Amino acid sequence: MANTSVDVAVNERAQYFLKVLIEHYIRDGQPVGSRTLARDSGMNLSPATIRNVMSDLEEAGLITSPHTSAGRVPTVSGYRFFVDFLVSLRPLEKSEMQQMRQQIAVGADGKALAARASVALSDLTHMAGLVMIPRREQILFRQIEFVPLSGSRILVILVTSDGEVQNRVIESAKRFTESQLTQAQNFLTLNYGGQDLESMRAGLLKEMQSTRKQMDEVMTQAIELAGLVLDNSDDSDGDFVLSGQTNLMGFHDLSDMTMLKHLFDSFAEKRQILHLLDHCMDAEGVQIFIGEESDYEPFDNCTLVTAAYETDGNVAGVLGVVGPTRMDYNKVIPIVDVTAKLLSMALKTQK
Amino acid sequence: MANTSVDVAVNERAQYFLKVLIEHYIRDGQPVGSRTLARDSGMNLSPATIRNVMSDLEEAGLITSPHTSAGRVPTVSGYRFFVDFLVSLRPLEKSEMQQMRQQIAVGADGKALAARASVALSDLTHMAGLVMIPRREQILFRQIEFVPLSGSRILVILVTSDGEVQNRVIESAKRFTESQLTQAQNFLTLNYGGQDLESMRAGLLKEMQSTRKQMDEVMTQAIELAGLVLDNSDDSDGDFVLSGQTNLMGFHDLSDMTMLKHLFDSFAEKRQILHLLDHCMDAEGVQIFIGEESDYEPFDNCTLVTAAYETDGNVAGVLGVVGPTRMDYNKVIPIVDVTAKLLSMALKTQK
DNA sequence: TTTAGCACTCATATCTATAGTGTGCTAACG
DNA sequence: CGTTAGCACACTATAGATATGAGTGCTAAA
Repeated sequence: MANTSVDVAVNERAQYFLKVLIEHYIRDGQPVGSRTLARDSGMNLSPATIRNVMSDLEEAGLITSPHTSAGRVPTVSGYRFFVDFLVSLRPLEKSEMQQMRQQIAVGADGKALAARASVALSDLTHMAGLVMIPRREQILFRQIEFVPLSGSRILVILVTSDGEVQNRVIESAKRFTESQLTQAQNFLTLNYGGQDLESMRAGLLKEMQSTRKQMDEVMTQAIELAGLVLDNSDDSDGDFVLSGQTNLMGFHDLSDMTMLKHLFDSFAEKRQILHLLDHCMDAEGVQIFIGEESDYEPFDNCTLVTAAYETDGNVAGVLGVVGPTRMDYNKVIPIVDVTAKLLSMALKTQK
Repeated sequence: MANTSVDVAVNERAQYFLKVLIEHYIRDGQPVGSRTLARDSGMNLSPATIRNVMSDLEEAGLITSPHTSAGRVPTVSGYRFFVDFLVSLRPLEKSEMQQMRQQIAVGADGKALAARASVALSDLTHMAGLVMIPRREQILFRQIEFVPLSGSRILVILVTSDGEVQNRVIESAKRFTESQLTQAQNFLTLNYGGQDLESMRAGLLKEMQSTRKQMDEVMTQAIELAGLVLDNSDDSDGDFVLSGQTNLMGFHDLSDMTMLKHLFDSFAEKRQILHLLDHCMDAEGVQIFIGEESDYEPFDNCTLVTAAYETDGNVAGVLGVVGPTRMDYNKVIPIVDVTAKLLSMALKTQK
């Protein structure tokens, strides 16, 4: 087991008591006293002894006392130590697993899958589920179509590898014949088919700058049109799906209306949350931000548990749940883990 | 002025006091006592006299007392009488009007306009804004396109009069040639162009039943495909847009977490709310549901102020705001009214 | 019809006493 | 030296007593 700076002063027995204390606190929500802990730990030690241990734990900054004659509650560092070294992950029940599989079935586009995963997360954890829409670096361009509409308007349709169809109506100064449009779409599909949207966008930009002179006007226009669609495609509906936010209103730990309002506002604003989620893209497996660790004020009383999901080995996005710091980590961590894996699978098969 | 059953016992002076009382209560949120009312009313009457009047108003069911030694607060009937006969509508400020016009500008599709109107409503009222997506009975079918994708998948694109483009990828058992698809889309566009979606759907259904035998298979398929798109098009993203729901968390009147959770859940569920909004389609001008009047339990402590908006003389949808029963009706009613009119105008010009 | 006066009700705030919980410290024990 | 029992102390939570203040309803008089 890894050694951290704290466990110099905190021996293995103390760690065990910390584990028992935190699990008890997670269940009851009440500060845990020495008598309770003595009874609960199963070790035949008197409360007085426990008190000495607790004193050590407090000195190490892992637990704290709300006031003189309450028991102890975990600090952020305490939770951190707990999730890093002490959790006993509780695998999902058969029924939960089944529900999950059912909800995240293949056969929907990326956005719909994200939405379902989000609902599944919030249902199973009774907290708020959060799923990033698969990001465009991992979405492959498959096909583009230009459909002439009435007047000088053109409908541009972009089909991507995650099964999603994006479209945009574009006003173009010049009128195109149908064959010109066909020519343009063939050009684009041929040259960029199979590339991811990010590099396609980069390629288009380069093409526009360097070779403008050598291309006929239709091509130039086509490239400009495609670029326009790509530019707009990220704000299509916002970049993550949120489910079950009202679940958070049930927790006594989050009952402060002002705090909760800030939290909800932050969900609506999205930007900061996305920033936070971006941080989790690189890490392997489940990541946890406890309280202020997220460094984002509205989350101060919350914990964010995340995991990245992928399409064919490349990280495509992040999902997770938000809940009170006092959450059942033993259960939540596996749920997030499994959801990410199932979502990865669902995305892979439809390549 | 109209006579209702209550004002038999409530003379004009009493009505004036009711107005003053309610306006005072709306400002302060505190029960209003006889002394305050005597001072506020401007009429030189003693508190004792006011007490007699208040007693009458209470007997008429227009105000009530939370307990013996508090002042009086309006009942639902009191608010009802107030909004029906006593409001002094306060027109929008120039700046507000300008903000409104700016936000609901022409040049976006129906859904985007609805979203903007919703934000405008919540910004101006500091409550929750609610805008139904223009309903399909008022949306005209303009054009349909079938685009063959890889495999046996076909992309169906539906362009409607409100500028929106809906699409759906359809798995078809049979493969079609491009010319077959062109034929099909020409048939549909020719026969149903300019009709509203509802009657188009009905027409398709009828066609499928009666004339199936006489049509070649491609047409039958085309009709089926179109029907499929229409069937799915209503759940495209939900049927109303909600903004500023977190504003509701600021109101002391709605601070009960359980109630508020129910309210928020009801927003997420949508169905019942839509049902409620449907009721307002037929009525002219602004409609108001105070407290239990809405007959929908999560709204018991709320008031819903709605107005229908139209496209070219036909009701296209409903918008409104949700807030605590104790809201500034004088101001909110004109805001809702104006928003509906501006949205109607924005929708008309793009016909 | 209006008003003044008075008794009454009830919510709210303040203080007090008390019980309960849990701690830290010390001294004793094995 | 780790463990334990005992005790004083700190603090919260609760309930009861009490006072305060706002506002009412009623009555009798102007």
